[in-house]
Amino acid sequence: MGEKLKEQSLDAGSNFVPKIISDILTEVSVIDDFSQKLSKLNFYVNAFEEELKKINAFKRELPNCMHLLKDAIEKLKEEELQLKGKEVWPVMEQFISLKSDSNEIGRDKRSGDFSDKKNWMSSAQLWSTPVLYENDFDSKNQDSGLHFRSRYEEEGGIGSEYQQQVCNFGNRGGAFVPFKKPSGGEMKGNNGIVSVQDLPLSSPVDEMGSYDLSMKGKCGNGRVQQQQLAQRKQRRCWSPELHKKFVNALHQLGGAQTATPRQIRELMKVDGLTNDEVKSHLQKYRLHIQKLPSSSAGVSSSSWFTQEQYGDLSKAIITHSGSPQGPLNHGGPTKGVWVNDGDSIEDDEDEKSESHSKKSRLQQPVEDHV
DNA sequence: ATCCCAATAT
DNA sequence: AATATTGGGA
Repeated sequence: MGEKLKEQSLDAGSNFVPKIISDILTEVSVIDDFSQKLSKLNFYVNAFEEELKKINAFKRELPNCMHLLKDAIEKLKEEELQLKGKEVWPVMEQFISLKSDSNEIGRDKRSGDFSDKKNWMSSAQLWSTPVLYENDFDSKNQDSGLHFRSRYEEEGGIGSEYQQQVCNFGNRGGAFVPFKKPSGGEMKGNNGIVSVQDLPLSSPVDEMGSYDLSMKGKCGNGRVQQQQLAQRKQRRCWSPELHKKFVNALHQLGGAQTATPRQIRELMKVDGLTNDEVKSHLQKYRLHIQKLPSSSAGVSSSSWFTQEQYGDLSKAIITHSGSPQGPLNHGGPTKGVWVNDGDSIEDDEDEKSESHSKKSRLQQPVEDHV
């Protein structure tokens, strides 16, 4: 009897265990399924968040745009009123001519509006840029930040271009000036050459674009001046930090007159900085301290390269109210570059002025050309 | 930034 | 002697 019972229970147990296992398996599969769904959901949520970010980016610019749009419309109305009496409106004509047909007078407002809108739509850049920024931000790495910045530097920021256009519009009602992209290739592509070397302290600037534009007016002789602009070396950006390092090294080496470019460079320990760059900077520095021997009193604003270098940049950045703008290294334009370096004037070698005998700078022009 | 030159090192 | 590197200056 006892045995039989035992068998039974054993039997039951042996049945029970598989059942449990199968149950568990079922549960597991359910859970698995669930987790799969969860991950999918997660994915969607992420995607959604991405979109939300973009939307926010748009939203930031929205008030601005509305404002400007309003201005534009008001301007239009104003002009309409002004020209109401006259039979033709040269202004309108001009920019209606962009469209194929010439509209009749009666529907002026509508057509104006339409044209306006159309133009706005066509200026997709206005919108695309912030988005671009977002993207850069996502794949955050120092470089991309820099690129973003430099782009702004060259373009003067969205705002400025934007306003410029509005200006054109409101101003004399001339034909709309279509956006012209600075044409400069994307920094990313361009930068391949420099790559790693170029570290944080430099801020690559795409010279092509601005150069072209500025050159356009100048070269009347038809001669193309841009030499091998394509492969030109990146301009070294002497950020306040960088300059500070420079001055620091300078002091350690006993003043501007005694320190040599190479020593300075080594002391600065800045990756990617070349002797020539330091040399050039040193040269300017020497000139500067020679010019105003007691710069210590100059407080903040007395810096040679500050203004022109950072004026634009700061403006461009500020224009963008919302932009987080990477901290990076640029050092705000706010900080005076020279500020505390006033003491840098090592008077010791100042008065020296050398015998200048060095070399009489004969420098024969090498008249070898026939 | 680039060019030229002189001094110096290899 | 030829060449490379470096600093100074323009």
